[in-house]
Amino acid sequence: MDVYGELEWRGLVYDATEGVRDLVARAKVTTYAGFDPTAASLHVGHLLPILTLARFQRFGHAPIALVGGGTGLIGDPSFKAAERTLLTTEQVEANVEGIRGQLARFLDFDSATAPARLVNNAEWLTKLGAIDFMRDVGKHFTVNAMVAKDSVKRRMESEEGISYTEFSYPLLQSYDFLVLYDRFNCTLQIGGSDQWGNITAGMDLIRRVRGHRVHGLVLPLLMTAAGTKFGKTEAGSVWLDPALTRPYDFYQFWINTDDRDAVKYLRFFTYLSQERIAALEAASAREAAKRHAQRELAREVTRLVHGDAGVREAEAATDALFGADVSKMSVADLLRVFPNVPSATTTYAPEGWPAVELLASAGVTSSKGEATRLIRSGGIYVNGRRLTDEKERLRPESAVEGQLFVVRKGKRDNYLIRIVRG
RNA sequence: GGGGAGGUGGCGGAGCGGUCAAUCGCAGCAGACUGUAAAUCUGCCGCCCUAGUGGCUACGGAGGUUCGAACCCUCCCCUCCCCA
Repeated sequence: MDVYGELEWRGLVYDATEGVRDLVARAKVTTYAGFDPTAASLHVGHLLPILTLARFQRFGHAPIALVGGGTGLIGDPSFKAAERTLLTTEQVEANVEGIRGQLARFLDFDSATAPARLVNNAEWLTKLGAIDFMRDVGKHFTVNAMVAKDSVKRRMESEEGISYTEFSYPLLQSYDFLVLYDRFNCTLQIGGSDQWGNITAGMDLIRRVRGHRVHGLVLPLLMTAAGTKFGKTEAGSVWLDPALTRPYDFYQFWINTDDRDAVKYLRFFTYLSQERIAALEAASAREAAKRHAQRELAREVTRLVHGDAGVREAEAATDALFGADVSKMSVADLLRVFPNVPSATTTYAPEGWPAVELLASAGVTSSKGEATRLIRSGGIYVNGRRLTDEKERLRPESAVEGQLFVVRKGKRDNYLIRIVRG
């Protein structure tokens, strides 16, 4: 099977230009995807294009990951509802540094046959003079065609409109494609389906100025079965940076995947084979309660992003918090979980603490009122025991080995509170 | 330039002098069921506490009328619509 077949069975081909299938079947094609540095870290949504680049590399096609240090200064208007505020140069540079390292983890730069490259378009875009740019690039675009693209149409019709700055974005991305074509003979650009307009713009530019036909392929837009945006939790985006999203939370994000999405995500986000995924699908159908697909998904994706150590950490924490009887665990076992769940300390007091005060001060709840409500509705567990009285005091002797409270809010939010001697 | 409508809790959208911390829907949180899933049902959903016919802060902003204002008046800011 070639890479196109691979992407096809995984459901990753949302749209592609004619001839891509033949092209990748008969030649090694340098392929690129761009990532704009809008934040200091990439998030789970970015995994799709990253892993797709890596899949190309596994089939012998050299991948280029482009960090948009230049385009990030402008802002992509594609399907965005409103004009965005410009990031400062410093912000963009800091973000570029953050995501460079993350991208590097997924690609092989030492491959003898198809080594990966990491480039930053600030290298050429910041040197571009306005007059040269307009003469060499701008002349090849008609405003008529640009305005006709769906990705800018919405903004054209909106009250707020679209600034000339953002309107220029597709030209810069087109120029990127041209530069990569000239330097590395890059002839395929991939991206999310929202990038189709920008990709075809680049193809047109290369056809006009170099007389060559290059290609584009876009990936499906990620939506959950419940119709919500993929990759968001109550806490916000699920980041790849372990400092922003702890490995345990990352793992939990995947474990909690809707049944209806689990198999699809195995195809999208793991390197597991077709046979293995089919087996997991069958196992899940047989024993839904065991959630075989979700477990494997969580393990695989956490391994890709946080390595084996991250998986061990996340699974140890998961076992401790969801498996065993907390009250029978040792402090040593629980301490291993510490870096992974929100934790707080409280100063030793022989008479203990009113439960609602401890919950609020430890950050389990945002206010004492909320703590009271949660206890009344039965949503708070301390060391595995449900609290039933909001006036209850928690006493040090009821802590695990006199040192720790494991507090659970609802079904899955865990917190540790350690008692320290003041 | 002329005329009209409106700005209410995360969003949508009621209320139009007291009983309004504000109907309702969505989102969110918890509970029940189950499986750390979905759906469904139930409860909660401004903050604080000594938990009460309690306190504080809130209905674009600033003043005013009134015993009492989200609701009335004045000015200001902002949005939308129609006519030119």
